Amino acid sequence: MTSLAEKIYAAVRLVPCGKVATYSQIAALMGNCNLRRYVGNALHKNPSNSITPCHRIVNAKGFCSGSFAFGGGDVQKNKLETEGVGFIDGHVDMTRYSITQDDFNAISAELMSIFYE
DNA sequence: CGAGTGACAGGAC
DNA sequence: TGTCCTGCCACTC
Repeated sequence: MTSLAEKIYAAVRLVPCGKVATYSQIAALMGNCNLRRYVGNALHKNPSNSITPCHRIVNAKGFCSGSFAFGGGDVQKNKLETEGVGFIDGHVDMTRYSITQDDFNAISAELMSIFYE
C-alpha cells in the first residue's frame, strides 16, 4: 500500500545531499500541487526523523518553519552545512541549493521505480 | 492587485 | 478509525 505519506517521506529521502527542497516541490513530485499543505502535515505528525531527513525540507525562503520537529534550527543548519549547503544570513541559499529541474526529474524517476507507478 | 507559500486544522471519504 | 484533500488567511514579493 503506497500511501501518500510514504511517498512524501521517500521523496524527502531522495533529495540529494547538498540540496534542499520546498513543500511545493515535494507536492509537485507527488503530482498534486494541492498537497503542499499535506507535505508539512505529514512531516509534522510523523516525526520519523531517524529515517527522513526533514532538515532538507525548508520553506520557499530557505528558512525552516518555526516548529522544527527535530532538535532545533541549529541542528538543521549544521546538518545541511555538513552536506555542503551554504547559508546566507541564517537561511539556506536557495538560489544555489534548492533542487533543480534535473533533481526533480531524477527524484521523480526514482520515486517511480520504488513504487512502480 | 495578483500570485505564491505554508511544519495547520478540520472536514470528507 | 486512518488517510487524503481542501479551505482559510495572513504575509511577502
